[in-house]
Amino acid sequence: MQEKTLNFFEKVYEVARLIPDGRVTSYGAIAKYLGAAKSARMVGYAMNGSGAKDVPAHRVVNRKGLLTGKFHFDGTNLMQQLLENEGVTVVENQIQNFESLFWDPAKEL
DNA sequence: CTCTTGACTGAGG
DNA sequence: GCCTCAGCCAAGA
Repeated sequence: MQEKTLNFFEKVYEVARLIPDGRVTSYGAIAKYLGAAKSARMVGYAMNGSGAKDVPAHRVVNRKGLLTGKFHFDGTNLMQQLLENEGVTVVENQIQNFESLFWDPAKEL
């Protein structure tokens, strides 16, 4: 198992793909699971390349359940549409019932 | 090498 | 609950 092969970014993509449908998580949760709780920003930064990956970045939001990165998809309500398509209710870029839909990799995995 | 810019978070007021 | 500040780390200029 090549540790170096899997960069921090790659690990972020891996965890993001493990997010179940209709569930969401936060950047900090992923970062913490990777052992870099202080690098939550890097998780979001890593998502910059998520467009070229099969990573469901729309399931990753900030700790408030707010769709901070919705503008990075295409600048429209695409991110919200994707979440609603999975059964997640989103209002004003904010996930409803966020605590119930929250999926913590450190606990679920 | 230095400075700026972030899809963030926690603490303090 | 909202606003502001500081810490965090990586990439680009």
